Amino acid sequence: MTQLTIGQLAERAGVATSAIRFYESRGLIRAVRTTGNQRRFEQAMLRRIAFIRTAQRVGLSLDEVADALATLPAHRTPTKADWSRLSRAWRPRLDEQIERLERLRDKLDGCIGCGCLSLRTCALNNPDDEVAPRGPGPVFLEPTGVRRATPARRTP
Amino acid sequence: MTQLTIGQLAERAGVATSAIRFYESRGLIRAVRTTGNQRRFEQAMLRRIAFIRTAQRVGLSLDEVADALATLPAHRTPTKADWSRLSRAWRPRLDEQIERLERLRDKLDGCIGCGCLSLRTCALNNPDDEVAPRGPGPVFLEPTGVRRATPARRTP
DNA sequence: GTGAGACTTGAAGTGGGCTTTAAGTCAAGG
DNA sequence: CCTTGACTTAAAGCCCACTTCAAGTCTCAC
Repeated sequence: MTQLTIGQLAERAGVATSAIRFYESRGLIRAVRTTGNQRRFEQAMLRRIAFIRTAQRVGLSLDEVADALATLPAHRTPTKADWSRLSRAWRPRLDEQIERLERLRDKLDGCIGCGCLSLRTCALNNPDDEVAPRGPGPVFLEPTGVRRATPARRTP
Repeated sequence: MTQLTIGQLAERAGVATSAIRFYESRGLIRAVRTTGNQRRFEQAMLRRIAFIRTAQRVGLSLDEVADALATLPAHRTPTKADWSRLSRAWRPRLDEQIERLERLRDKLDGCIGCGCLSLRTCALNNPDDEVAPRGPGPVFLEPTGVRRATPARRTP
């Protein structure tokens, strides 16, 4: 059996069938139809779903995932060049996200290590509060040099 | 001026005032009131908001953030022990999230490096598809040994 | 003390990411 | 054939994380 029904795909991917239909409607995965109009999925869709869900769990939106997956070929098995392109395009985004996390983690640790701990006077943790009244927006916990331009839309 | 109005806090934190009220309603930050019933915020709330938004951007929910912040003392400046507790409690969660990301990134790279690229036959990338029909649920892109128990609820 | 503008509340609205419901159609074992 | 269970659709509903709205109150520079 080289193709999967929606129920089989759902079980093996660990998601609900409704989620699979939703992903298809958003163009994240594809299906062919039987003569009776039922969906049949290639095994490759398992991979895509794992990719989708992992990306989501680390804070990336379905739109971002869709953009990435859209760079893969629609109707043939992805080649080395296909994946290479996707990987190169995503790497900075993933690295950015990893950096955010490490920064958050290390900030927490650093706050303990530095010894000041008042959180109002620590220059390490508080470079902005009582020192730099120019320029709006948040600063710490962001990568160096990154200051948000717009009033902080949420990353969905 | 040691306390901030909601507008000042909003500008310095880079979020909307409505978001600040929402965070307060969820117990993520606290405010005192003036005689005229307006909110006034301590500088420490700037720090909390940076913490909240960073955590969100890397895929953690407000509930998780709330739980973490709840371990900090309500009405005094956090001590070393307070932060130490929060840091220790969060570290595994953050490390888990970082691992997910690195796994996603390296999987993408590895797929290119390994040379097989069919994505149907690569043992590295496809340990499950045609090999392990026992046990439902997704596998790859998850930390070793981690298999989901429940039908895959989304991390909000 | 007064006017502009920042603040207050509760309720309703929005967008993302699905799930549920209703009313049916298809696939396959007995 | 017929039943049972998996499948189909569109539309409505739900939770999260806010935003917007309406109607009114407070603050402060002048």
